[in-house]
Amino acid sequence: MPKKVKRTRTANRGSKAPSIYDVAREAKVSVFTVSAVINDTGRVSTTLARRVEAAVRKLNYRPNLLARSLAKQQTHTLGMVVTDIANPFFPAIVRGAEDAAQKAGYSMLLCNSDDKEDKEAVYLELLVSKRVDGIILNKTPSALTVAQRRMLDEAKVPIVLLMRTCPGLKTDIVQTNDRLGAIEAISHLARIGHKKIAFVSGPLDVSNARTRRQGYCAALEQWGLEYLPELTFEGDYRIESGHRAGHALLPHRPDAVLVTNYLMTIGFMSAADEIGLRCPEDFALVSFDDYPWLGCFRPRLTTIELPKYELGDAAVRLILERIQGKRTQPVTVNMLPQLRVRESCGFMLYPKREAAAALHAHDKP
Amino acid sequence: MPKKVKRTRTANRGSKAPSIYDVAREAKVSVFTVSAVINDTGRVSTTLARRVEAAVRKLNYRPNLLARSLAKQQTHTLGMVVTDIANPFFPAIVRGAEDAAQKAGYSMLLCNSDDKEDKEAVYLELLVSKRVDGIILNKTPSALTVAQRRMLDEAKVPIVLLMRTCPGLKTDIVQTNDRLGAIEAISHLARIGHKKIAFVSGPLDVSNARTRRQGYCAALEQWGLEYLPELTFEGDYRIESGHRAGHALLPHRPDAVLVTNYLMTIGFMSAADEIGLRCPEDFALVSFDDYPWLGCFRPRLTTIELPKYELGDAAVRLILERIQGKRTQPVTVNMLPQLRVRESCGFMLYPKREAAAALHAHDKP
DNA sequence: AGGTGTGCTGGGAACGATTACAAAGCAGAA
DNA sequence: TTCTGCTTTGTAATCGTTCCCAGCACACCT
Repeated sequence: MPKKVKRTRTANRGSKAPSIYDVAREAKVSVFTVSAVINDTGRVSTTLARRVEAAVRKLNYRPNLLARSLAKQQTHTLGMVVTDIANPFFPAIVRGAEDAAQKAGYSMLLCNSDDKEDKEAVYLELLVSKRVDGIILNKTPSALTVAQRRMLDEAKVPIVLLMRTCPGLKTDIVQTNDRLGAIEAISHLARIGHKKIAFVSGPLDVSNARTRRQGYCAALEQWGLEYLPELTFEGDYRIESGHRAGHALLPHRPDAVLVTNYLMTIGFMSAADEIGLRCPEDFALVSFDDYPWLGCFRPRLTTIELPKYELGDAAVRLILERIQGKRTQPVTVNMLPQLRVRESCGFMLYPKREAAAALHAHDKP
Repeated sequence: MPKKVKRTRTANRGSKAPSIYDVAREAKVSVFTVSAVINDTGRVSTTLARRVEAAVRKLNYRPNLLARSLAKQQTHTLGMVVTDIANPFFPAIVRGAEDAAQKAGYSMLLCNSDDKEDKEAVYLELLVSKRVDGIILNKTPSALTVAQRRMLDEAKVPIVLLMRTCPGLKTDIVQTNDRLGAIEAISHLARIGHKKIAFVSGPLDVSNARTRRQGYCAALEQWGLEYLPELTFEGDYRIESGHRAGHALLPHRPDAVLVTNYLMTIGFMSAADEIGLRCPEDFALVSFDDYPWLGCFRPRLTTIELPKYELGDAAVRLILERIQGKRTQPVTVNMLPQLRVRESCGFMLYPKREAAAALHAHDKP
């Protein structure tokens, strides 16, 4: 019997949020007109537009972005997967990304993978199911599974890798020039006269850890210094591994050490405390990554500053270019790290004149 | 002529993501059956269930969560508005919140308000339009506008305030017991023998800044110390204001100072550097909020540690209780801060025995 | 045999937008 | 008057789910 119960699609007003149909009824126009007024698409006479606007105000109407996303097939949402927002390396990056996203009308879903493949997999799947328009990914060292490959391909969601490369994934990458960073750090140490330079790397299955290590080796060679395996330590970018590194390396009494991230530096310093060695009196130290508070505590760390905010900003820019279809070829952005000299390398211990002389003497290797 | 073109709603397969209709066709069942299998609701015979599962795998089907959200009227998404994720106070909170959310099947949209009313207003509106299931809000000091009031009421979206109260907003609140924190800090300083204790507050339109200040005043009275206006400074919780505070307060040569957040401490310390005063030799310092790296740089700061991770965790728990309708009365969670004694108060400068004696002498005011 | 559960299945109406397409209104030209 | 062409408005399909409810087969009880 009910051949096709012409559905009214209105008569809502049960204390629920008003829909576009309610507005249309209130303004005595069609939903098309309302939609046209709201999105400023298509021509609508001023009379009707005014009526619509009045109705919108009266009902306190606010378009349901879920429904809009479903209809338009785009969510204006970006997913961002980092290993851990509580790692001080990430907040500024996330902030840079969020600012850029917000400016372009996008919002950001934040995920913490803890560098675990399974958590990452869950989040990736979730983001795809939520139909985000793009994903910024601080990828786990493991390669994508074939299922993930397929999923991402089919979803056609643009991805930009953050500070990490991923074997077999041809996409945009935003990173810092880590080789250069390590070389500058070592060069600085060598220039001041340090010879026995230790090195604490991140996990070597992570691309940037490998690159930093390459920079270390290259710089040693450049300065004619010997590479000694017992002076290197592979950590995992967390505090505890830096602590172990300190206990492993300091007994060899290196002149200096390059620690490749801040968390490991913390661990390293506390190990030094325990052993009773002081920086810069007993050993010099350069750390990757800079923070505003490093200048006001001793030792004032000399660091390789990484442009974190800009990293996040660039990542979102690349994503947006992809979303807007402005570019189809993958691109890699390498940002420049910057040596920030403070006092943890003992520079100030030299009489100024001598230091200047030493500097010239070693100027070009 | 087209009386009612019976819509097929299938025959998709144009390289677009498969829908539930595609799965139904593939498995030769109805969409309801597919839905029932996926959500494990309603009874489906094992035969059919197996057919459905096979089809899901074959097509690599993944439900569209947008559509699901629209139909179910819940998004399984939480909004989190903080002033600035790059402020080291927030990352751990966000992490705590995200962990709890993820565990309960929710994801998190992150927003940075910079403590600006207009940005906050934009985000609030956005979150409501995106139909998030709850909002964690580190509210701007200003009260809600009537329009915002109305919006939030109509949307019936649960809100929990984070570290801030909001005049006229009766909702759940998660915060630390700041009065107690300040009292413990001052008591510690007084116990060691400091008498002239300065204070750097946050912006006094922010509730927690007022509370910390009350704690400061109460503790002074408790210890019979005089309150001197020239020894207090109202900052804004940012580095630069701490720097100004240092230049304003240090010339009065206080014995000690309580700085009520980390960023201002940074500014304060660098001002001290510029003036040529040292901590703890020339002045003692206690700072609100603790970080893992404070133990390995000098001066090792004595702090009032705030349980940041737990704060975020609690906020999400409260939101979830509200979402699940387990509770209707607003509740306030006060978490305990903890004095973490290090060396920035000059304790170590006393010979151990003397210090112990001093401690007993002042034990109860 | 007839009635009544019981267990599954499937049709189709929401959910709240966008938008292709049709229709209506109206002015000016033939 | 009728036709054409333009602008403005309206109708209904669509996006991909959920879920109400009608229907149907089958067995069991009286």
